Amino acid sequence: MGRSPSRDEIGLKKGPWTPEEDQKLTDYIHKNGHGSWRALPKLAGLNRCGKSCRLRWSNYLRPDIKRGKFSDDEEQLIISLHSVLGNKWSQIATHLPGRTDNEIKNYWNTHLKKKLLQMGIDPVTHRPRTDLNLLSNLPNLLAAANIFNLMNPWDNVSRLQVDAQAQVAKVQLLNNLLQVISNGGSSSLQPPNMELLNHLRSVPNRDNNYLINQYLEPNSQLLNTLGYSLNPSSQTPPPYNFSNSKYPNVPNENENVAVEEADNCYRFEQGSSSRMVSNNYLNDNNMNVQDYLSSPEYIPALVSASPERNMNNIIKPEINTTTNSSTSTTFETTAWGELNMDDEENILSDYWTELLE
DNA sequence: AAGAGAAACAACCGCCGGGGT
DNA sequence: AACCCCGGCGGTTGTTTCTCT
Repeated sequence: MGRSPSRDEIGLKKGPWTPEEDQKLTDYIHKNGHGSWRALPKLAGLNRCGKSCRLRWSNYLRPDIKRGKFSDDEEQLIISLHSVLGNKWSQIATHLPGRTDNEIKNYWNTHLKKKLLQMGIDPVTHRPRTDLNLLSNLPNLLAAANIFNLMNPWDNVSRLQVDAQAQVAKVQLLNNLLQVISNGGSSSLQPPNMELLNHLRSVPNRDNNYLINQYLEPNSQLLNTLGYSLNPSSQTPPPYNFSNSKYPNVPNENENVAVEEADNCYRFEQGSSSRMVSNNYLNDNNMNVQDYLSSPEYIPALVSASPERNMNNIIKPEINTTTNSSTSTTFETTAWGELNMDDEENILSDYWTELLE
């Protein structure tokens, strides 16, 4: 049972504000400040409750409110902050000047949540999802990459971006699958496709390194007990080298992780990826920053938080394919790319799906 | 062009905590 | 300690706008 409206609140107007009401409220606050919100409506000549006035002012009329589309940086920041603070919209809003908690909350619920889900990231935990939805999404992403490559053979920049998305999607899927493995596999399962796993070793980049370090190495014993073995010739991949990168938009990828303290948080940055963790978390787990960086908890962001940005920023390049093509590792020339769509689907439907089940 | 459904946004609701009495 | 008031917060709903068929 909720609180019944007080005597004063009966008969007050609700719903959307009219321009006249906005004007009255704005004029009054400019002249007198808001003072007691409860007393304000009468003084300002408004047939509204104080709470409604307060919300209208703080969420819409306040002069320092920034309106309009959220920038990519703001988007990234919201995601990072949310991974640390959860649904603490007011706290998140303090880091975004001019944005209200309500606006951020709405933006999260209508845009960012979906975006993360599409990227295979659980918007609550900010970790890769382990459900099967990704399995159904992956073929579409891969198909998109293939179709794009076929349709736009001249567009190396775009192809790189699409390739990168497909590659990242695959890595994420594998990430999920490996999590399933590491969470306790059943010996009745068929062994995983070790060619795929070993492929990670043959294509050195940050994401693959991460998967290897996080899952393959720590779980090699587990895999052995399950009757699987890693390719004995595999070696720890060489350090990530940006000059071979598939992620042309990520600068300084081989830079050391930068750490900065902000409020009670640390921000871990690697190229355009960032992740935040609270001091409390480190304290609770008796870790310092170095411990955290080398711990299984540290997961570099696998993808840009703004896939649309990459897609929207596609620019048809000058007819000069020499520079881009020489450094690209396009989809069809990778070991992954050697799998055609039928192969991918077979793996997904026949083997990995069964593995997950 | 029109209708349906989805998406986006503004506003409301109920609860909670802090401060005052 | 108990109560009340106020402001703030997060979840949810209602309305408007957009997109698709």
